[in-house]
Amino acid sequence: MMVESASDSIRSTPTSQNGVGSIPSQSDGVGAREGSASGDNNGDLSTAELLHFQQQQALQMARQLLLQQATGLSTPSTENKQPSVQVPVSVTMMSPQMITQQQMQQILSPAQLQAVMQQQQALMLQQLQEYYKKQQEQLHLQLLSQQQAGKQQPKEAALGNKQLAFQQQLLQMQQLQQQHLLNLQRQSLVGLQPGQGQVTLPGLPQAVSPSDLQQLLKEMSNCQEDSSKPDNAELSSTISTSFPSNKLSPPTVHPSLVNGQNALHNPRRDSSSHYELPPSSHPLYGHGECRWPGCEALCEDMGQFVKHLNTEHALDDRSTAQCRVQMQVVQQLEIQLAKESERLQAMMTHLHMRPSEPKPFSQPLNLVSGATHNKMSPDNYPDGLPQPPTSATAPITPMRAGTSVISSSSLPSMGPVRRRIVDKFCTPISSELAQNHEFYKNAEVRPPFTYASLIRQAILDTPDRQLTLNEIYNWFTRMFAYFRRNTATWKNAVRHNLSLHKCFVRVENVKGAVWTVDELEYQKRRPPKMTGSPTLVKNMISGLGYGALNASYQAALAESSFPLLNSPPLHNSSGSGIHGGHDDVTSTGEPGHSNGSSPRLSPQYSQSVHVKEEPAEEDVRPASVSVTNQNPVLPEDHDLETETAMEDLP
DNA sequence: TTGGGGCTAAACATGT
DNA sequence: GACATGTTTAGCCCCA
Repeated sequence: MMVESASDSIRSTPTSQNGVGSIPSQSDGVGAREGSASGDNNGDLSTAELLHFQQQQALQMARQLLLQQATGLSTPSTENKQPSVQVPVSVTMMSPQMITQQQMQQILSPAQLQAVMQQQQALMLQQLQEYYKKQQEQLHLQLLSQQQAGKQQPKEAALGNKQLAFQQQLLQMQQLQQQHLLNLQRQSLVGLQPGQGQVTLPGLPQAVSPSDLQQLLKEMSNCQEDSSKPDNAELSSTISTSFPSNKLSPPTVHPSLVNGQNALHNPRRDSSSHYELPPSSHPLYGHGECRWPGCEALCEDMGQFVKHLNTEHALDDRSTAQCRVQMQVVQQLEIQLAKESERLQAMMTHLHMRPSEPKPFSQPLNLVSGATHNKMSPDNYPDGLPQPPTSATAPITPMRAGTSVISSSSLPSMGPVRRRIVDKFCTPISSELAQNHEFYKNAEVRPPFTYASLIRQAILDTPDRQLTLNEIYNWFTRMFAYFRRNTATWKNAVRHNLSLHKCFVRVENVKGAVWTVDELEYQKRRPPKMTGSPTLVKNMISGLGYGALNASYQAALAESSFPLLNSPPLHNSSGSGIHGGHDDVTSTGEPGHSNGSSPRLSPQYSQSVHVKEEPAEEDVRPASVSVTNQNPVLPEDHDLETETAMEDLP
């Protein structure tokens, strides 16, 4: 087997003293059992075979290390770095060959396992690098000897192929070295995680770009060979610059390993990683514990922590490996953040914007929206369900709320004039609905308003300030995709609210009954501070789960502070005619204008107002007139202060 | 712990 | 009788 030949090559290496080649002699492990004196001098050593051999040796070393740990022995190269680990006696009873990695994980505690793995990693890295160095030296010697032979016999036809083979092998060795070191690093990373839980991203090590680690490892190995390879001396100073570029996290996550500190290039980190910060502000120190990944050592004060940091987390393989882990964590998080941001942007772009509807006023408060819109309109999707994100090329541009420029197309049922007036005195719910009309219309997201608020808004959206129950139903389904499902539930809720709340007044006429809003009752019903059903919010959280939540919720909160600014007296109002819906309303409705004058009763309707029972409460109808009469005198620039004062109504 | 607001579900009554 | 509409009650959750 090629493993055997590789093993033999190691044995035959004259300079092999402490390298991997000495391992088979330490025990009759895999290499010893499989070894034989074929003496091929790795002339045709394949990478897979060599890797297999190296893995075998690594496992062998791990077993030996574990056994040494169990028996109280410690490797000279690591005994000063690693704290002693208590290993169960059962481990000591096992021969090295019997212990697999899985068994080690089962036997050892996470801390023990971590320590063992770290020791394994450190020693294996050291020995493997030594081994690779010897291999390369040997190959060089062989190559030189071949070249010498080639000079003596220049006409030999096979010489060129031989040299080429050696050169290829040399390159292969170098690549294999990098790959193997990478594998070891990954193994160590995986081994570190279960016990410590510091890296909580599942599969993260596997997701790390291999090129990053490979490059770094290559440079690390080159750095360690500085003594023997002066040509690589400059690499130590070029690690930071030659680190694989990461578009998302360029040099900011790359540590410049200065004095054992992972001084990130982030200026804040730079200032904080050299103990110049006030006590307890070190990013690696908190709650009396060392926050170095996988450490959690108790440090009473900053001085102790600094001492601990210098002793336990000095520049060594373990620290660099852990630092790389942290780098990868940051990188992955940044990548994830970028992806999620892009997704959110695409969603917002899709749900909020239409090519034909420029929206000069604000999107939901904290929502981001793109300047472009997907070619596929949300209306093209069934049920208005949020669609999978598409490419988002538009920059995130928060829009500012404007009151002077009013779009007339967001709400088809509203004419431009009315919209302008409405927005002058708009309630946040109407503003929210106007701004996010398309969103709620197409996205099956529960609006963050109570049923009462929505019913009121539906009624106020009509010029007559009255709606039949069926029209209210239609408004709900028309305005919100959410209410296109579970009709029985929410319709029942609508009826329940209409009946329950005194603010909704049922007005009978010859054709049936319409519902109006008693604003005073509505405001009395509102608590002074906030509205918005927690249940609604909760449902919306579950239904939406994105940025619209915050916006909608804030809008709902703000809505509570906006009393009847644009609401005419309605408790005894009747429109000049009941429209089949308010879709046909264009510019006829002028809520601001209709506020001052009492609504004209339509001659075709005989009205009978059903006033709900109000136990132990005086009839507030007359008072509502005084309240609603405030509307005509409201200044154009009526602001929240007035509304805040009004919301203090009992 | 309690009261209030809100939602959901259900039962019931009434009218078409 | 089916359906729509309206009323009422109960239970649950959440929050102040």
